[in-house]
Amino acid sequence: MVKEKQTPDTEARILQAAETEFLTKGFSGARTTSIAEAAGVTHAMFHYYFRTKEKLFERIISEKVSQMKALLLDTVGNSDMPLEEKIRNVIERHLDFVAANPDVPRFLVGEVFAYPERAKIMTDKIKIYAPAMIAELQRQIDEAAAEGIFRKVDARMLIIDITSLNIFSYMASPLINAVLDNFMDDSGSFLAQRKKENFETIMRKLKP
Amino acid sequence: MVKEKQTPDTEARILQAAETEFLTKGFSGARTTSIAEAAGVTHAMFHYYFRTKEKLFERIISEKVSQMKALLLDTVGNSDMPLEEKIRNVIERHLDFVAANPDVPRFLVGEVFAYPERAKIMTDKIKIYAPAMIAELQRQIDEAAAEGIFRKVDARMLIIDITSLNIFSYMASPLINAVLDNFMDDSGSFLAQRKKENFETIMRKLKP
DNA sequence: ATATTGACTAACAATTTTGTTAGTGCGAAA
DNA sequence: TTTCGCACTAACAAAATTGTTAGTCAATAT
Repeated sequence: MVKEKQTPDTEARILQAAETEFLTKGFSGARTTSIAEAAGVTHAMFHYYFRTKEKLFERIISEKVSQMKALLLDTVGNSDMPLEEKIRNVIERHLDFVAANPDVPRFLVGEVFAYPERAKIMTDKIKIYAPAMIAELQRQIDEAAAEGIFRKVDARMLIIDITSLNIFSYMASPLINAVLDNFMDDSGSFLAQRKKENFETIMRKLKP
Repeated sequence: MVKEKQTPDTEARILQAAETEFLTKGFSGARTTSIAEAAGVTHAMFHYYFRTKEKLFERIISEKVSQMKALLLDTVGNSDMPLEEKIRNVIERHLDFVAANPDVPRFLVGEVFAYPERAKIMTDKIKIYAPAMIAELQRQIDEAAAEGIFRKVDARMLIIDITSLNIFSYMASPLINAVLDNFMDDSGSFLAQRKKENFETIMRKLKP
């Protein structure tokens, strides 16, 4: 006989519902009652499993920050590739993630502004790895520039360009779609198109 | 004798405080009591002048949408310029606005996601003018392409590129500064630098 | 058989937050 | 001088929201 799990993963269902609620509405907009309702459990279950709204929120936000960090580490951080391939790889992987999780960047950005106290929770994790990665990227650019393959550009500006081009349209998709008459949703593969264009845009910026 | 105004513009002070509160915390994070406190008036005054939180919020959000619309109309909409000058003008004016009002885009984006019902309030105003402006921009691009000056690119992708490059860094400045070690705040004139680079990036994309 | 443990419920408590209302004081109009 | 309207206050009311607690029930261990 199969060992029946007495709890049909109530905890996981609450967690899932909470993630959706927090990501779309932010901490202040999220309601613990809505979360419980969406998970199909009593409101008290929320507190039984996660004590407070704050605790669950912190768990979720730090999970999301870790995701972002991991993404950075195994794209920008992985430096065994020639620069051009590395950039293509970063752009494609980053865009895949953003397209699949469009609310993560908006959520993080929104919460840092609303509660600067919490900013540290997020930024501390990143600050440890960022400087070395940036320095390494700059070194690769300078090296390519010495060979005359690329122009000598500021690695930090380059990072801002790439993230801007990748993230913004997904972050603001409802507004973009309103202005551009559902361009993102209608166009067969906006994602594929963006991968191609963003890589091209960045390469044109880098080539002498 | 000077006619003393018995109310030292209480109404304006509340409005000002509310704008700050709504822009940084969003609708759900804003507290009418904090607004009153920040304005230095009784909590009841809030309701005396503006009835409900919802009403004041709608007033503010529609004011912000109008600002964005006006900005679009007199940059992109103004077509008496050669395309290259027009693009430089759009980028510079747009960047000036975003740098001076970094929370407006984040606010609008955040609220559309959190309350899709409200999306219409924002998008309706824009939808009226957008299609014609996009068509006109595409026409100008095609014209330049026919002369061999530019490449034939999709006007909508171009618009996404420009807004992304202009808005994102300001929208996410706390995170960018954390990752890039206060790059935006420290660098003498990040704004001027961005104006130059974004224009260049876009032109390199457009040139054959 | 009894005790124990963990998931769960229902009801309640506390606090926060929005909104209301009755009434005060003052200047201007009648 | 009386009346009227307006800005304003203090106290209260109502609802929403988070959090707690005592106790039920069923499976497992002793």
